[in-house]
Amino acid sequence: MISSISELISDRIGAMPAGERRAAQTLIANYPLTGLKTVAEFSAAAGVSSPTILRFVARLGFQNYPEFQSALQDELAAQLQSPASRTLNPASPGSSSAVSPMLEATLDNMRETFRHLSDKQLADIAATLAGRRGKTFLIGGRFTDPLARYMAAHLAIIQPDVYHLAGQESIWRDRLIDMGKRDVVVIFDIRRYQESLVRFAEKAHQRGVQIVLFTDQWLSPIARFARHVIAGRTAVPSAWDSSAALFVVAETLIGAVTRQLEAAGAKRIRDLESLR
Amino acid sequence: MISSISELISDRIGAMPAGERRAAQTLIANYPLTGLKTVAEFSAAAGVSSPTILRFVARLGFQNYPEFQSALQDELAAQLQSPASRTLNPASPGSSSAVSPMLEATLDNMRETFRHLSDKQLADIAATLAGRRGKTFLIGGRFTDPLARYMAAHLAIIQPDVYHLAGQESIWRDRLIDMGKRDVVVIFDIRRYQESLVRFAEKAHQRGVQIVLFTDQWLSPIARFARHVIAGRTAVPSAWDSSAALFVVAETLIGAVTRQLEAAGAKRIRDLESLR
DNA sequence: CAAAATACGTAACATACGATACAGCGCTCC
DNA sequence: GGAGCGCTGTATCGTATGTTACGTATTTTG
Repeated sequence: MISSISELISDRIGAMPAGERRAAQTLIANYPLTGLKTVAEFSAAAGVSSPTILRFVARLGFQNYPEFQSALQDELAAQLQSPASRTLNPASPGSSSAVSPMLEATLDNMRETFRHLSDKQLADIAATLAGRRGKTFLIGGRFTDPLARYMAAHLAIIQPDVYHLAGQESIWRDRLIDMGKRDVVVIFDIRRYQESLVRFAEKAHQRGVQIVLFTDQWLSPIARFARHVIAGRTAVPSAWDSSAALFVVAETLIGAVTRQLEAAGAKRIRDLESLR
Repeated sequence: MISSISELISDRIGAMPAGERRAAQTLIANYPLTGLKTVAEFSAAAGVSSPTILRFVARLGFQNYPEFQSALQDELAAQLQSPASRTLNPASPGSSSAVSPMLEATLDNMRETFRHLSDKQLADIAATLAGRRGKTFLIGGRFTDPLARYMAAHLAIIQPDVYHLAGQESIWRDRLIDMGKRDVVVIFDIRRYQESLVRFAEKAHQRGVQIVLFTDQWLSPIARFARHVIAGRTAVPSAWDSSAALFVVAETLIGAVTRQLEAAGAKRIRDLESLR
C-alpha cells in the first residue's frame, strides 16, 4: 500500500541506476521542495543532468514533469490543510477519546483560520461594519443562516438599521431596492454554494453595496463581488462540514465592532435597557 | 515587523485594487499552494487575468514571478523543516491586538467544556436524539436561538419530525399540546436566562417530554427539569458572552447522531437528493 | 577480453510560460 | 457633468522550460 510519493520513491530507489538514485536522495533530503523547482534547478541540486531527472520521474510512473509536480502539490495541500495529522506527536496528552478527533479538528480549524486572518483585516472589517453610513443586512445559506442570525442579533443591539434577511428568495431580493453605496451586506456561504445567494450578491454589488463574505477555504463564487472575504476552515471528521471556525470569527467581529462603537453603543444599550 | 509573505499580504491587502485583492484572498485562502502554481492557474483560480497576478506580486515588492515563487518556497522549506515553529502566533507578542486573547479564551472554553463532558454523556444524548420515538423540537433564547436553528437544520435532514420553534412565545407555547413522553425538546438558554423559556420547559417537563439543555456553566434554572444538561464555558474578553463552545458541542452531537443513524440516515439523504 | 546493452550527458527543438504594450472602462475629483 | 487618472483585460512577444534525439561513456555478459 503506497500512498505518498516519498514512499513510492523509497520503495523503488533500490532498483534505480546511480544518477537517478542521486536525484531520489536529493529529493528525499528536503522533500518535497526540490521537486517543485524547475528541472534545471533540480538537476543542479542533484548534480546530474536534466534528462536524468526526467527519466527519474518517468520511472516513478509519471507521464511528464508537470504531472509529477502536480502530484507533489496535491500531497502538500493535503498536508497543509490538516495540520493535525502532522502534529500527531506527543502533544496534548490525556484526552484521546471518541469525541477528541472532532474537537481536535475543530480547534485546528480555528487556529488555521485565524492564522490566515490578520488583526488588521479584522479591524478593517469591523470598521466597515461600525462605520457604515447606511444599513447593515445579513443573510446566510442553508446551514449558515443561523450564523447570520446570531451576528444580527448582536449587531442590532449596538447600532440601528441592522436587518437579517430571511424567508423566501423573492422577499430579500426585493429589498435590494433599498440598498446603496452606504450599505453593507454580510453574506455567509459555504459549499455547496447557493445559486440564489450568488445572484443576490451580484445584484447587490452592482448597486454599490459593500459585501463582507464568510465562506470556506475554497471560496464561494461570491468572493468575486466581495469587499472583504473571510475564509474559514470547515473540514472535520464528520458527515458534515463545520461552521465553528466561522462562528468564532463572527463572535470576534461582534466584539471588535462593539469596542469601536463603545461610546455610541453604550448609550444605546442603556436606552434599550430602559425600554424593558 | 513583517516576516512572512502572508503577513505582508494581509498588511497591504487594504490598499489594493479589487482585482489584486481577489488574487490576494485566493492565495491566502489556501496558502501558499496557489502561489506555487503557474500564473495562468493562479489567475484562473482567482478569476482574474494573468497581468493582474503579475501586478499583484509586483506590488508585494517582487521583481518577477519566479522570485515571488522562490520566496514562497523558502518560507515553506523553513516551515517544513521545523514543525515546532508551526505553533500559532509566536510572533505578535502582546500587541494590543485584542484578537488573540479572544481566540485563546475561546479555545480554552472549548477544552474546558469538553473536559467536563464525558464521551458517555455525549453518546447518551446522541442516543436520546437518535432513538426518540416521537418528535424533536428545538428552541433557544435571544442569542442562542440561531444555535437551535443550526442544529435543527442538520437533524431535520437525517430524521423526520424535527421542528424548530420560532416566533412569538404564544406560538410555541401552544405547540406544547402536541408533545408527550416520546418527544424530545432541545433548549438553549444562557444568561440572562429567559423567563419565557423556563415556563416553557416546566410545562414540557410536566407533560413528560425529555429535555436536553444547552446552558452556561452557571446553569439555567431549566436544568432542574432537564434530562441531560450540557454546560459550556462562555467567558471571553468581550462585552458579550461566547456561545462558541456550545456551538461546537452542538456540531459534535450532530455528528454523533448522524453516525448512529447512519443506515437510516443515508437512505433518507439519498431520497432528499432525488427530490431536488 | 570482446561485444552488447544500458546509462548518461550534450545539444537542438517546440511548447508554454511569464512579461509587456495598449486600449477600453469605470471611478473619482473638480 | 466633464476631464483626468487608475485599474483591468486582450493580444502579442521573447524566453525559459520541458522534452527528445543522438553520441559517448560505463557497465554487464558470454
